[in-house]
Amino acid sequence: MTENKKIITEEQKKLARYAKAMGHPIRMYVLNLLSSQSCCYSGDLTEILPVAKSTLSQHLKELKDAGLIQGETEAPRIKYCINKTNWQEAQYLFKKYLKI
Amino acid sequence: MTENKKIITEEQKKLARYAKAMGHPIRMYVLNLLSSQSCCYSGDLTEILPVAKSTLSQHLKELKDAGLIQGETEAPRIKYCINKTNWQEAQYLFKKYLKI
DNA sequence: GTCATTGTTCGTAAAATACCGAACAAATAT
DNA sequence: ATATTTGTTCGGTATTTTACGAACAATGAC
Repeated sequence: MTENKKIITEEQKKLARYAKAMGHPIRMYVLNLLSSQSCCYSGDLTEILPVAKSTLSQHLKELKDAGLIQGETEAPRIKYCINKTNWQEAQYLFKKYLKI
Repeated sequence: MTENKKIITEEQKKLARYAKAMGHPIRMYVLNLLSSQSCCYSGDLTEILPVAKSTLSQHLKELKDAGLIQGETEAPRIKYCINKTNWQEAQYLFKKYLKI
């Protein structure tokens, strides 16, 4: 087949990717926190959230990989913030597809 | 521990549940379709989408389990529609948490 | 240097997800 | 009654996700 049936759009894939990253209570909590306040340190989260620090680290990595947050070294800690560009894109896509 | 630290709210859990259901391109496609037009039959989707009908059936089941769509028997076919109540809740929650 | 702090990575295990084809059920049509 | 249509369920497999503790790096403090 030379022609490529693109039934599912790139936007839908992108949105699904963001949605997937948001699809866990802990990650949702972190996103909610970071979109409310400016930033936070993962140490703070470790104390509050009911998971091992290694597990939290994995969740943060997923949010990073999805592009929703970013971490900045502030030795010996790491400061996490929202990735504004991608967050705005996610906002736009959700808005568009949820018809909000 | 008698006291229960509820760090993660029920709303956040609910939103994560919806987001998880949206976290796959095929499910995103179906949701987008059903929120645009009124309804569709899964047979139509089977023809369009690049997955086996059994796989599609599973995806539809997940959307159903998450409460985002509902199926109505119209023998021998099944008509799928958006679950308006929960869809509205999802819209509300995304709007609130994404600050759209 | 040594110690403490912070967070990632590693190794492992259990559960969930994604996918397929085949078998099955339910209803209509012949 | 038999065949056809439609979609789910079953059995199986591969991959991904979630979770933990222990080990490891990197930095700052003493």
